[in-house]
Amino acid sequence: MSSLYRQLSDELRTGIADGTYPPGSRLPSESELAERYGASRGTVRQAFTVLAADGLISSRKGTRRLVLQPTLVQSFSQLHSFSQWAASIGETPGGRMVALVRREPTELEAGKLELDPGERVYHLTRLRLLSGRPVMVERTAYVERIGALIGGIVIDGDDESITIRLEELGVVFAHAEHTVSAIPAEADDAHLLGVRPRTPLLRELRRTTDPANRPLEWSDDRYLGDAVAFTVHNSVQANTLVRSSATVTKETPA
Amino acid sequence: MSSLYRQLSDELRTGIADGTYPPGSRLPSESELAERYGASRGTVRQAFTVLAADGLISSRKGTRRLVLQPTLVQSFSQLHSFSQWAASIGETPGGRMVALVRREPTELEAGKLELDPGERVYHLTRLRLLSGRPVMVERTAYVERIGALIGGIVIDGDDESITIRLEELGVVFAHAEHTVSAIPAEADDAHLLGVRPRTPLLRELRRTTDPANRPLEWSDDRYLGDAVAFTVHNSVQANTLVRSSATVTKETPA
DNA sequence: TCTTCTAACTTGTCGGTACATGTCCTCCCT
DNA sequence: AGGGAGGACATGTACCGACAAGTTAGAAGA
Repeated sequence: MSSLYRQLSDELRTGIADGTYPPGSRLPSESELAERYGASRGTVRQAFTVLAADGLISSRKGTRRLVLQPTLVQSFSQLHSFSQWAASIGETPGGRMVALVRREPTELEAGKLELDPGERVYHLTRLRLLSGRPVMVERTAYVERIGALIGGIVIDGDDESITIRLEELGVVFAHAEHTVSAIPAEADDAHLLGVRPRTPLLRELRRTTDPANRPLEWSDDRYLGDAVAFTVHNSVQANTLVRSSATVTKETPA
Repeated sequence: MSSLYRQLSDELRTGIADGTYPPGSRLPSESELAERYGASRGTVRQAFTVLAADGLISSRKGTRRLVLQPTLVQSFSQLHSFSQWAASIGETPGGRMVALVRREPTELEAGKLELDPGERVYHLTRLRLLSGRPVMVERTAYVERIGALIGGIVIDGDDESITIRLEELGVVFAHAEHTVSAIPAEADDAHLLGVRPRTPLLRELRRTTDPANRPLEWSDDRYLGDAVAFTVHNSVQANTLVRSSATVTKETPA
């Protein structure tokens, strides 16, 4: 049995989703919900806090809470897996394996993957297609434990979605850190993507970890600049208690 | 006078910054801080919530709160303000106003700002500098209500941080949607930034709204590709990050 | 009719209490 | 020496009461 405020926030979330509380409308007041559910006002406020952190509602002193317009939402797997993402937007994903090697890690890889001295990585290079058109070059370093599984998958032939196969094998991707910047296409990128060198690319550096925060992969994905965009929502409420759970940062690259 | 929990969170934040509570150490317990500051436990918890939302600390039932390693995580206000971001990474922010005009909105601006027919926008173009070096061209359309305030600020002379000045004037930025992509520099961009046309730029399209979800500004910021990067954390529990194809985003054309 | 002001309502802040539950150290027993 | 029970302590959840401050609609007045 989960906590009361979480049940309440789930109920409210459902109500927002099914149109009981449509976008632009105002939610019932704290006191009314407290009475209706036999909870205290504090508990109702906790439930509201959950929804505000997810960017579903907005609150302002003096008025009842506002239901915000729904924004596009992608699940963690849709964001993590190129194939699942492609499918979710109605495109046909494709891929061509360029290289898979087991080798010693670079210093950067060793650091990002928190490798012990002597440990090796599996490094996979793939060209990803969206409905037949090359849109991304993926260069991923997997920790030994995961890489060993990759070997079996790729040899099996169909490299449609490594992420899905890994999940079927019990690998759980739980957290990810993405760093996005713009870079000119290098010779390799340009050749694989079929564009001229120095064409603007969107680079996503990604570090993915399991539920225990152990690194699983470190990837350098380079998208055609006009093929993809990343969108981030965030919120700060008046009381500053509520902020979006995704923390967004700008930083100067090393 | 700001609220008690906010003063408390500021004090704790300072303590973390100045080494009183170094990364990896544990913070005092709720009860101890409550007694020390003459506050209730609930108020101390509110203060902790603010720091947790900023990613500075983590908590786990049964143990005192842990001070996390600083990971360049910045709060929304820093993300929103170029000046604050620059200061936080030890650079000196600068700016040069290129143009400020009151004019009829483009169709895109009218849509993003939800303008009524006939309403006008204030459009501000600025070149932003990091320690003297041009790194970003900012083109922002403000709704009439905000734009009128901007006029006073800019005429006052020091255009260090418009965001901070607006907040001092009582404008509350509550929600933001950022869309990041890579584009080649256009002639204007190239000239202002001092680079060649077609140089890769990182474009951030930003729409900011107040707690009532009324649009405040719509901005097109273009960074030198090698000057900045965006970092986002997400996890299976919470996700506010979205990847979209350019064809999808073109539903709201640039 | 138009304006002003009050009163009701709503969220924000702060105080308190109680109990549940997870963590971790210590002590005692085997 | 090793293992387990217990207890001290920490955070999480839930309750209550009170007042502050912003919003809004309607009553009262000009």
